[in-house]
This record gives sequence, structure tokens and C-alpha cells, in this order.
Amino acid sequence: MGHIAGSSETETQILKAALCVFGQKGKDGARMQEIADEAGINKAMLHYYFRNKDTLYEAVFRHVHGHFFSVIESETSKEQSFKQMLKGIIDALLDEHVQHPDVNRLWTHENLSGAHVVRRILEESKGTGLGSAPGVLAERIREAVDKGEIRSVHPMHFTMTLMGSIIFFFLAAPVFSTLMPDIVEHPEKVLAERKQHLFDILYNGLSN
Amino acid sequence: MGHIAGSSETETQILKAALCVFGQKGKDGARMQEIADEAGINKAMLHYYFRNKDTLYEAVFRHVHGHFFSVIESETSKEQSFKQMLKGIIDALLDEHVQHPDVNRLWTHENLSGAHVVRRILEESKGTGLGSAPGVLAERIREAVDKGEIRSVHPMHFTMTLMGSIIFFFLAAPVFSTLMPDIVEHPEKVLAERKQHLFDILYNGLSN
DNA sequence: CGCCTTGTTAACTGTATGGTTGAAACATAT
DNA sequence: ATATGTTTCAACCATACAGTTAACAAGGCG
Repeated sequence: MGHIAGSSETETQILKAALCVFGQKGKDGARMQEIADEAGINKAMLHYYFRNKDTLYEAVFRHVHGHFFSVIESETSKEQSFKQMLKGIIDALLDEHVQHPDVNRLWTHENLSGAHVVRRILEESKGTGLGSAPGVLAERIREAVDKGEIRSVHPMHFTMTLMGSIIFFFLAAPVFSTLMPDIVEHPEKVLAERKQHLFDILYNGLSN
Repeated sequence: MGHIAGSSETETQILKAALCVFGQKGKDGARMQEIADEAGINKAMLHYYFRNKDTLYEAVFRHVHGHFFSVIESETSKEQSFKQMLKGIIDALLDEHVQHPDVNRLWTHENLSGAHVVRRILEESKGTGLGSAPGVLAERIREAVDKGEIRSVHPMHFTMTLMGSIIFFFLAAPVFSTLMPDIVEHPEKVLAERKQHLFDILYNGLSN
């Protein structure tokens, strides 16, 4: 059986290592040698499993691009009030970021370089699959507005505000940690504060 | 007169070009040749004015790192209500991002790579200067809470939420534009919506 | 066994890139 | 005019990097 079809041990090992290195350094900053070292294999093996750097990068992206969206997808499809859903998304998304910091970093690098790869992947599954998660969230917001559960807001803008205030926290942590040493010294405490603050400010912002 | 002391035409030209290229590609992705081309000079000139890539990168950062903070600094020092200040910061910061997109990008690249350069610069002007702008903003939030002008919130977390929801919009635009074509097709309209939405949701979120 | 497929390796290649050099052009002062 | 310091450039160098090659090992199978 060719390695193309299945997913061998080595292949997932490579993807894991590549996610780490691409996440840390970005596509340009990443070195194939470093990925090989991280995966504990020879550099030539990378080119055996993945033709070249671009292919590997795209493979990594396909492997993880659903992480964030699947959280949103999961919470939006639950049978629960808008209030519960909002709390659920905030908590779950923050936890997801803590557990997979490299995914966040990869996404940001990708956005900075024009998001050509992501866009192609999203186009492929236009409307269906995880790519539509933000759209579904926007729809749930619209419904909640109609039901009078929350004030009238622009669904897509609120979606961006929600995701932004969650993601930015991790992204800007290096700089903010000079102003707020707790981020480094008591990360769990700050995380709990963050969850509470975000729900507090955003839900109150939506309240009538 | 040596070029070290003053700031010649060429020097600012280089800094401008370098900001552009570093902003687009990041420090690793940027090519000295490309910066030289952008500045319309020979590559050797870069090394004449700035010893090497690291020096140039840091010079660019020193040249622009105050952009965002100066907006906050300006708004927080005005004699106005908290409500007006919040509106002022949102509008001015969004405008600043539109006018200087590369500064935002440079900051993000810097954060992704550990923010070593920024941190050093911030440490130098510890407590004083523009670096303390977020701290001043947090102080203004604290005062407004004490005066009963707004609900009780964690000042630093609110500062991060505010900056995050502003900055993320530009950062994630490449991806969100697939879900919200208006971002590309009617940018001014979306910008106006964004200003209105952010003030609306955040000020309401702070209201008693 | 002989032979094919899959997986693995060290050594190699071509090129892009950061950085250097030495000389030419230019300005300014004496 | 000559001297002194500044700005510009083409060509060059060393290195680091993505990607290649060719040989080799291990297993399946006629």
C-alpha cells in the first residue's frame, strides 16, 4: 500500500512537527531541515512523503484548519439558549487555543501572507463543511435577534468581534506580558479572568 | 555631516520601503534586494545606512512603533467623557490602521516571532513615553468605573478586548472576505459599519 | 532464490541571499 | 586645484537552503 493513500506513523509525525515549526516561524521562516529534525527523520524523507515545502504546508493546513471552526460548529449545533452558546464558544475556543497554540499561529501567519492557501481550501468546500461555521454562527445571532433574545447587531461584525477578542489575546500576549506580568506568571488565572471578562462584556453588550 | 546624525532623504526612503516589505513578508520573508528595489537604490546602500538586516528591522520598528500607541495616548489625554474617549479611540485606531496597514502587519509579525525587538524597545522607555499608553488607558477605565460612569470591568482585559476587536478585523480580512465580500467590494461602508458596531457593542457592554 | 515495492539514508547540486569590497562620482572646504 | 569626507555602484564571496540522486535495506511474493 502506497503512503499516499493511508496515513502512516511517519506521516503524522511529520505533520505534527511541521505544524510546530510552521506555527513558530511561518512558511518563510521555517526550514525543512528543522522540520525533519523535529520529526526525528532524515530531510529527504520530507520530500518522499511531501513533494515540496508548499505541498507540506498545504497538507498541514488541511490537517488542522478545522480546529477552530469545529468548536464553533459544535457549539452552534447544540440545543441551547444563545446565552449558553456564547458562553460555550468563548470557553471552548479559549481552551482550544491553549491546547493548540501553533494552530492559531499558523492561521495568523497565513492571514499575513494573503491567506491564499486557506482561501483555496475554503473555496473547495464552499458553503458546506466546517468552513461555513462562522456563517452558521452569524445565522444563530440573526435568529436570537429576531426572537428578541438579544439586541439588534450586525451578525458578521459580531462574529468578527467575538473571534478577534478571543484570538488577539494569545497573539498579543508577548507584548502585553510586559504590561501584565500575570499572563506569564499565572496563566491559568488570567485565562479564567479572560473567559469571565469576555462573556461579561459581550453578553452585556448584546443585552436589551 | 554624517548620515548617522541627521535623517537624509535616502534614509527615510529606505525606512519607508523597509516598512512596506517587512510588513508584507515579515523579517524572514523579506529580501534585502526587494527593499533596495522598493527604495529605488542599490542593495549596498542598505548596508551603508544600516549595518545589516537586524539593524534595519529594529530601526523600522523604532520609526513606527508609536503609531498605534500615540493614537491612544492622544485620546486618553483629551478632556472628555469616557464615552467620547471610547468612540474617539475606536474611530481613530481604525482610521490609523487603514492609513498604515503595514504597521499593523509589522506588529503582528513581531508578536508571532516572540516580540523580542518590541520588548527591548518597550523596556528602554519603561513607564514613560508611548509605551505606557495601554497602561494609561487602563487607568482611565479604572477612573470611569470609580465614578460610576461604567460598570465594573477588569481594565487591562478590556484594553485587550478593545484593541483585539479593532486589530483582528484587519488581520483576518483575507479570510473573512470569502464570507463577507463587502470587505473587498465596499471597504468604506464596512469600515463605517465596523466603527458603529464596535462602539455599540462595547459601550453597551460597559453600561450599567 | 530473484525481483519488485516501500522506506531510509548520506552525499550532492543549483541557486538565492545576506553581506563585503574597492573604486568611481560627488560635494565641500581650504 | 587639492584634499577630505560622503554617496553610489557593480561585482564578488560565503553560506544556507530547497530539492535531487543513487545506493541500500527490509519485506512480500512469483
